[in-house]
Amino acid sequence: MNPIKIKIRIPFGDDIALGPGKVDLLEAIASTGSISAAAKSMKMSYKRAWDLVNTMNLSFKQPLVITITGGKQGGGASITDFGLAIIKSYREMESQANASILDMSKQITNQLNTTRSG
Amino acid sequence: MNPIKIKIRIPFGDDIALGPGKVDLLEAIASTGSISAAAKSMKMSYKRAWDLVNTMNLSFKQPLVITITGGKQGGGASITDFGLAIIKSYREMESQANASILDMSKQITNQLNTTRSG
DNA sequence: TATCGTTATGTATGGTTAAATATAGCGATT
DNA sequence: AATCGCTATATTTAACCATACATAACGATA
Repeated sequence: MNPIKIKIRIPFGDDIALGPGKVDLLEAIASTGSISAAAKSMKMSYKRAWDLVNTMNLSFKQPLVITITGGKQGGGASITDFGLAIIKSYREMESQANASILDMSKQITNQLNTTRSG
Repeated sequence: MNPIKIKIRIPFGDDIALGPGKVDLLEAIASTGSISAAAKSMKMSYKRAWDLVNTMNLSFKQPLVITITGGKQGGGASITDFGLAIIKSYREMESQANASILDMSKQITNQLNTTRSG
């Protein structure tokens, strides 16, 4: 187990186009089929989830999430092929970055105290 | 230029033993010789800087920063050899992680909008 | 046309985090 | 012993951000 956490964020102007939380959310939307269900599963407010989705869609050339309102189930959301490709690339980057520092990170964590503070 | 920013954080219990801001602070202390001067150069309050230093020193087996109070200049702070080694390792990890994702990150940033929002 | 669950936003509230403020101690130098 | 700039730390104040709340629209279905 490697306690060091690498976080990759893709800035876009003043805000962040993509980051750990947003990718988690995309995957939750993919598996639930709606923003609200994804938000609930991640214990986050619907508004926050919607804001994150909105930021992503505005940041990229193509939307990652498409939504429909109304209808028999009241609406829903799904991930575009483009969005799926972005998710895949991001996860690959994550694992690659983590693998690249595995050895060094162990050396540093070995220098941490054994008696944890918190 | 690679706009993607990788941030490496080393958790320790409830707080973070080392992260981007803390390492920047260590380097500022090394070049200024005091916590207060380092804080000023980073436009951060002395208290915040001191808290960060305190967290680091409590997290690791050995202190990264040693301070003296009183004396001709009123006191000061310096980085231990141990601290210098930690800084070096952290910076190496950073550049290594960034290098490992360079190609992929370009592919993703190419998908960002040209017209920035903020 | 009334209902239902979801998207779509604005507004307000509350809690956490950072900053500002305050005070004390230190010790070489003068 | 008086001074000076820094460390050390508690307390108060302010800023920020996430959350909650509130409301409207949407459209298939019954």
